[in-house]
Amino acid sequence: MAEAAQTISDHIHKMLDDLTRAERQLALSVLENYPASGLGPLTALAKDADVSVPTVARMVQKLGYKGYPEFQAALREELKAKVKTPIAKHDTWAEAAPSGHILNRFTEAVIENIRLTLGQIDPTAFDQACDLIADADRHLFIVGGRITHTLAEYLFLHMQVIRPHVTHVQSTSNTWPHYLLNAKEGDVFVIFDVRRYENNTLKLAELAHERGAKIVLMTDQWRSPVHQVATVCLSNRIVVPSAWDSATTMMLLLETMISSVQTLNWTQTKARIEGLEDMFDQTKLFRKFT
Amino acid sequence: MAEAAQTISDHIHKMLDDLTRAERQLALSVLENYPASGLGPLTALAKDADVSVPTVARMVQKLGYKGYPEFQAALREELKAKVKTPIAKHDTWAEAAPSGHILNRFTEAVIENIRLTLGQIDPTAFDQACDLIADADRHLFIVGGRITHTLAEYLFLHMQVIRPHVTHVQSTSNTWPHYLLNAKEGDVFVIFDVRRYENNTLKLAELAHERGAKIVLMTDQWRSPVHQVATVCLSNRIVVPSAWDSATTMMLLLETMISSVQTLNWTQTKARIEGLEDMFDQTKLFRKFT
DNA sequence: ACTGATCTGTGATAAATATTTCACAATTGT
DNA sequence: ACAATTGTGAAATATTTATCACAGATCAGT
Repeated sequence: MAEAAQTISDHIHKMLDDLTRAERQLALSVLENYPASGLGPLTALAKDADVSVPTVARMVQKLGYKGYPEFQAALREELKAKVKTPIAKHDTWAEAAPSGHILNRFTEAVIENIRLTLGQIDPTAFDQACDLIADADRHLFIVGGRITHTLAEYLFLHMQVIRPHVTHVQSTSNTWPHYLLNAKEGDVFVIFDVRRYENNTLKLAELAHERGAKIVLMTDQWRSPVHQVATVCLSNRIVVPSAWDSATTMMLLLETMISSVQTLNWTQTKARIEGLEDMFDQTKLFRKFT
Repeated sequence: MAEAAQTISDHIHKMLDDLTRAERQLALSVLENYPASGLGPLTALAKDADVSVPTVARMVQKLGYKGYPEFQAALREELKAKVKTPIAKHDTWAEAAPSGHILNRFTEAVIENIRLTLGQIDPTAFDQACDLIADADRHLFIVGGRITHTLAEYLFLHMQVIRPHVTHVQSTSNTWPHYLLNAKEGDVFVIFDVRRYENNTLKLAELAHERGAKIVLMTDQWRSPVHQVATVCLSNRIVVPSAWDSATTMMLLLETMISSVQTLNWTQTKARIEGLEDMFDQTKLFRKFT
C-alpha cells in the first residue's frame, strides 16, 4: 500500500490514461456506483461493465493489486475508513476539495437554484411551451440578448435539426426588424431576457405580440417586462456566489425542452437528423466516434 | 425477505432481541463498522466478531437470507442506493408534475451527472486551470466546435470583461489557422470538445501544443483525443434521456471557473467592468427605443 | 449443586463459487 | 496487413460456504 493517502477512486482516475479502451470502460463502470460494484463477485462486475472476465483480472493487476480479492479488501478498508469520518454529509460535491472551495459553494447554489426553479414551475405551462415550439406549422423565432444569445443559439442549433422554419434573432443587432416583417399570426417567439433587461428585446416582443405571435419567455425570478405580452413565462433562479448570474438552470430547462420537443414530433424529426448526420459524415466534418 | 422498505441495519436492530448471545455479539460487530465488515468473507467476519463460523452461518439464515452471499448482495444493493440517496431525497423536482414527467426525469439525470462529475474532479487541476486562464500575461484563446461553440462563446463573453487579450476561435471555421499564427509560447487555449470529437479541433490543439501553448480541455467522460496534449483536462458527464448530450454540467463548471477567475484578479477586473458599463450606458446600446 | 436443555466452538469435509490463467479467435486501430 | 486489444471457452486452482457430529460451556429451575 505505498499509494499513500489517496483513495482507490483517485488512483483509478489517475491510471485512466494507462488503461486500454475496455479497461477504461470497466474502470468508469467501477466509478459509476462506487464502491458497491467492486465489492461483488468478479464475474458480476465484468457483466455489469460489459467486458470479459479476463479484462477485469488484467486491469486489477494493472492497478497494482495481486488479485481481485486484494482489490476488494482495499475497497472495504476505504469504505470502513470513510464511514467513520463524521463528514459523511454530502454538502461537499467535489469530495477532494474542502467544503469552502468554490467548486462546492457554487454547485451547492446551483442545485438550490434548480430545486427552487423546478419546484415552482408549472408543468402545464412547460408542456404548452413545448407544444408551441414543436409545431412545425408555426415559424419559430429565437431571440437572445447580449449574454443570453448564447443560450438562444444553443436552442437554435438543436431546433434547426429538429424542425424547419427556425430563425435566430439577436435583439442587440439592428437587423431584427427585418425578421419581424416575416412574422405572421400564430408564429412563435422564444425570447430570452434576464436582468439587466434589454429595451430592444422588450420592443421586439411587443411588436411580435401586436402581430399576433405567441411568445415563450425564458427569464429570471424577477421576470422581464416582456412577461406582460408572453403566452408562457418560465422563470429561473439565477443567483450564485459570483459577480455574474448563472445560466445553468436555464440551460437545464432548455435541454429538457429540447428533449421534449424532439419526442413530440419524433417521426418527422428522425429523417432530418439522419440526413444531417449523413451530410456531416460525408463532408468528414467530424471524426467517427467509437 | 419482505422487509424491503427498511435497511438491513434496521432489520438487524429489530432482530437483536431474538438472537442468542454469540449471535448478538456478531450482530453488534456487523453494525460496528457497517456495512464494510459484512462485505468481506464469512470467515473474516467470524474472526472479527470473535465467534465461530457456524454462528455466522446460522445468524444469517435467522435473519431471513438463504445464505451469506445473499446477505452480502443485499448489503451491496443498500450501499449502492445509499450513495445515491443524498440527492435522491428529491424524488420529484417539479412537484406539480408526475415523477415520470420529462422535467423530473431530465433533472434527475442532470443532477446525477453533476454529482458524478464533481465527485471525480481534481480540485488541483481545476485551480490550475483557473490560474492559467486568469493570467493576463498569457493571451487567451477559446475554442469551440459545432455545438460547443455556444459554451465557448459564453466563456468568451465573460472573459472579455474580466481580462484583456482574449480571442474566440471557432474550430469549424477555416480562419483559425490565422489566429494560431499569433499564439506564442505560454499562451492558453481553452478547448471544448465532446463527442463526436472534431478533427479540426484536434488538429488545432496539436498545433497549439507544438507552439508551446498550455491547453485546458473541457470534454466528456470519454475524453476527447485532445487530452493527450492538454495541460489540464476536465471531464464531464453528459448523458441524459434525450437524443442529445447535455451541456448543463459543463455550463456549471464553466460558470464556477468564471467566478473563480474573476476573484483571482478582482482588482484588475473591477476597473474593466466599470468602464464597460459606462460605455454601454453612454452609447445607449440598449436604449435605442426608450 | 445437580439436571437437562440450549447454545457455542472445534475440526473436518463436501459442495459450491470464485479466481486465475490458458490458447486462440475475433476485432479494432494504424 | 500488422500489431495490439479484447472476447471466448475451458480448465485448473483457490477460496469460500454450508453443514455435520460432537464436546464443552452456559444457564434456568429445582
